[in-house]
Amino acid sequence: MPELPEVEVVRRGLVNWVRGRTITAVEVLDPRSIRRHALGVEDFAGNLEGARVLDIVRRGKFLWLPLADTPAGASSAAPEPAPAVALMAHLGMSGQLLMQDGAVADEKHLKIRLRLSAAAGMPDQLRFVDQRIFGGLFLTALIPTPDGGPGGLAETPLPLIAEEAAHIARDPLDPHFSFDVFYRRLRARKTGLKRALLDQALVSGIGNIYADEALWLAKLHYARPTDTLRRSEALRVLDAARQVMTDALAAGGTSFDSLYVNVNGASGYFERSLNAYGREGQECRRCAEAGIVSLMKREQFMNRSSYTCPVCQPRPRNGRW
DNA sequence: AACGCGACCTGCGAGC
DNA sequence: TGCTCGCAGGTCGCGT
Repeated sequence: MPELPEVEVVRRGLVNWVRGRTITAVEVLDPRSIRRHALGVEDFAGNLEGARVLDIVRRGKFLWLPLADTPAGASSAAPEPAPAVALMAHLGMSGQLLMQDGAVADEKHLKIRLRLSAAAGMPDQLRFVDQRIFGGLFLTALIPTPDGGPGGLAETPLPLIAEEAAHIARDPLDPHFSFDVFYRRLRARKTGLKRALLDQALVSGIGNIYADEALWLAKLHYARPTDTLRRSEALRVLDAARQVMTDALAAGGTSFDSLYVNVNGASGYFERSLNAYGREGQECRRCAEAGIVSLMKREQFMNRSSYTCPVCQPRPRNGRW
């Protein structure tokens, strides 16, 4: 479910509620939610208990919490040593990280409960709730970034990246994102534009909703061959992705139901702003403004739905577009 | 390298 | 009422 804006909403919530606190107890209610932690439940819990959360970092849809195993201020003069391990979270299709008071009943799909050191006016539990279990938590090493830049968006960025996220590219909201690198790699591909936008190794953070929204805004078709894209067109679709994700973030993310919520359980309001995704059979808003009636079309592509306007996002013809 | 597919899961609404 | 089907915001790994 969550794409970059939704994960960033969660990151900001965790900065407010969890940063600096110590994990005091860990309950894994469903081991499937830590299946990516190869060493199992005991190792997972044992390593987390007593760890202090230094920061919350995000690249694309991956979120991780660099950890320290020493109490804050243990060595008053010496600077904080660089963290070596992080708690990784990926929300998959239906994962939620929720701050809850201990008095609140367990959610139906509560999978992992982290108890936190007491903090005035703040809930004492961080809960991982996940209906479909495609997401999960696990521990991962922090390794130097290949380019020496920050691993991702953080309050105090470090040139370290979670090993399990090292294979994905920077996302369009990352200040170190390089359009030139993106464009060169895009042109070298023999594939369609939407497939490329969804490839987290090329550009991260974009999922099925925002890919369709970005393509609509840029007036480009999902099947447009990437090796024919002009620089201006690539820039247009990337800027469109940036814009739609920035707008979604400002609205608190996109949610169609209670499945996607921020750390306080509130839904985002971006659904009403969607121009393409989920609008099958409804008028294309841009065409309507120009006095043209064009109905948005839904097609199967990559085993999922793609929404386009047949008038302003025409399908590329063979060799021409 | 690219692509298609299955696997990993639960739940909801539509249709019969 | 209950059954099956298709569908859902993601990622990973395998075969061709």
